[in-house]
Amino acid sequence: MAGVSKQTASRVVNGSAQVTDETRARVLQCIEVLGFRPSTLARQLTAGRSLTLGVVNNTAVGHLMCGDAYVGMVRQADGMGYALLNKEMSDFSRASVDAMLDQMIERQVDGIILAGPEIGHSHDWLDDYPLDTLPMPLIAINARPRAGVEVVGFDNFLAGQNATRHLLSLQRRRIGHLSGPRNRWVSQRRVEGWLSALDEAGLPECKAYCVEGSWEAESGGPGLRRLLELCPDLDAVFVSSDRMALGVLMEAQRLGIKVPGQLAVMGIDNDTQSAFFDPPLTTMTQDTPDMAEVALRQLIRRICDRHDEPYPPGCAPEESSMLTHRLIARESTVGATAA
Amino acid sequence: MAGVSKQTASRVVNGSAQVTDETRARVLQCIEVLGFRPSTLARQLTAGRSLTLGVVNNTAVGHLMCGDAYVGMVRQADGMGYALLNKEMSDFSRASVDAMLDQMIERQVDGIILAGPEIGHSHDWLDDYPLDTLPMPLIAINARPRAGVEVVGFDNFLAGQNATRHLLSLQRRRIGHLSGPRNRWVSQRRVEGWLSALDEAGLPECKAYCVEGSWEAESGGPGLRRLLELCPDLDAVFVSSDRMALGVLMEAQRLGIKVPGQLAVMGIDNDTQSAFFDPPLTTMTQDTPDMAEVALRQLIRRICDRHDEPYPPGCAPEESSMLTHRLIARESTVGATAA
DNA sequence: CTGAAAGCGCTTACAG
DNA sequence: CTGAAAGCGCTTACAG
Repeated sequence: MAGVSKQTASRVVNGSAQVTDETRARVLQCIEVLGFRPSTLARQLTAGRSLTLGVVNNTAVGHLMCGDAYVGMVRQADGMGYALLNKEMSDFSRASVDAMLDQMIERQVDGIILAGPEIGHSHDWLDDYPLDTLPMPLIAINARPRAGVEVVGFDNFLAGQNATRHLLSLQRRRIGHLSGPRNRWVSQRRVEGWLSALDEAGLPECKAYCVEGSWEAESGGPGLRRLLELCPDLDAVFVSSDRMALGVLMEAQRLGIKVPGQLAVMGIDNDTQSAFFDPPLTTMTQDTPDMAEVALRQLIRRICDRHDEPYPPGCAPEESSMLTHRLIARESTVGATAA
Repeated sequence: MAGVSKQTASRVVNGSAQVTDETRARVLQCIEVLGFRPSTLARQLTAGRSLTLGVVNNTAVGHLMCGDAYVGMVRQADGMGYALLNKEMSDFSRASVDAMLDQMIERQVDGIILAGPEIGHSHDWLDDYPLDTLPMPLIAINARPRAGVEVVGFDNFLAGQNATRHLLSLQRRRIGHLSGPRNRWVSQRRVEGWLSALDEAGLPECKAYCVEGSWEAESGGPGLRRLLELCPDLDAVFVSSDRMALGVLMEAQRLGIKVPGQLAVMGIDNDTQSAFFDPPLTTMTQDTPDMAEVALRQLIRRICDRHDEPYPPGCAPEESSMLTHRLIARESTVGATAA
């Protein structure tokens, strides 16, 4: 070492108190001159922690971990000194899952976030995989509840319920639902929420007015037509994504159906475009950046648990892992200016 | 070691030929039994390479590195054994840039992708930063050309030119342009391409019909109104994003302007929704997953260059770093069924 | 308050 | 074909 020793240098870098001011100054100067940067790699080796978190995505069109949500996660991780190792998977066969887990283990990831989304049987390996054998904790986002698996996510049942209640509060009584794909956990829960609100309101006859969509705009038009076949005087439709709601609005326009006059339409997602649909779309926002951050903090707490360490600042208290959508009422249901 | 030695084990793991079949078998068995996984960390330490690439995003609404593009990048990296370290930045002050670079150095990243987008002066630090001092190569995506900086990206000039040529080929003669924010390099190039196609066609009077938008749907309506003030009998508008084009279409409908009969409208981006606008939107697609992959391969080539290594399979020949948009003609300009 | 030793889990020469 | 040694750049006890 250029001046003193070596473990002294280490002490200075790590801000240990056991150093004379004079020595510290000398070392710091050398560090400055040499442009020295501690090697995270070596540090990780000795510490037995990689300061890296694995993020497993289920690659699908418009998946959740895009955009805002992902940015939130990166930010949160970055702020706590963690890097993220992304893995894109579309096939969740046992072999793929094992390969993924192998990679996570080899890279010595400190924890894993199964970001999802859960599609069909994609997450079923969680049922019989011995998660407790994994050298690191795992947290799933928006997944179906399973014994032994910690999940952070939105309460989609409540979302469906509240969306429907909103339509009910506007005196709608023939409320249909255009759902997302039925093999998606979130879709199912929203359907169940819608059904439960119908029960609450004593409108069991509406339960038949349910059509499955694809999440995408293209399924909106056909979806609305199918719903109208099921119930010609439908007066409201709760659509499970803003993109499909766009399709619904356009089809309504084509059919000469006034929104919200004859038909109230609402979506879920709060896409940036939704406020500029014609009419502006009532929707429910999921604060996905929030969710990503909550998931990350939860994971970090579990990591600390394993190492018997206290939670770092920012992860201080345990927080709820069940998040809530927020209603954004716009003209497609409340019809302020439009008719 | 459970059986033989240690560097022998290393040889087996790395598939060196210098081992008896018998010994190899024995070692492999032990590996199996113990569930042994080589530590990438330690390997990285000795190799002096982290097998990690830094990705710097300029955090902005709807930025390029979302969705498809990012998935393409992760896939490509994953396939070559590289992990990605993401960094989200919104402030590109000298201090932030230095902090980012410090982090990249400390994590011993093997190369950096400046994913952009370039907004205003965000990338100006490249002008005077001594890039050659960096211990790793850097590649910028869709950035303004700069001496000493390697860039991979789309030819937005050509995109503007070809979009305009498409409209010209449909006998449009009063072609306006709704651009993205002027402080964005891609916007500027598209404007220039549009201008150049107008020159080609001998329509200099159109050059005045240019309005600046925000990229978002909300600027489409006002944009169209401004353009109509500039040229009441406008017969075509080249819009620099599909989202703004949605705004334009809706405003046209509101104003009773027939698309494409009276006004041909085209966008850029090929958003999933665009095919379901009313009418379906002609647009230009950027194959961003492609771009991300090209950028990644380019970076890996540069890394190999520094280490005097041959390019790995898949990165074999040098490839062009200037990509081209592809026109997708739909009814908003060619008006197959609509009128 | 500071230094000499041993080790994190691998790998690369160098000897047998 | 296989093993003993030294080192990657740090850190954690243990001595002075």
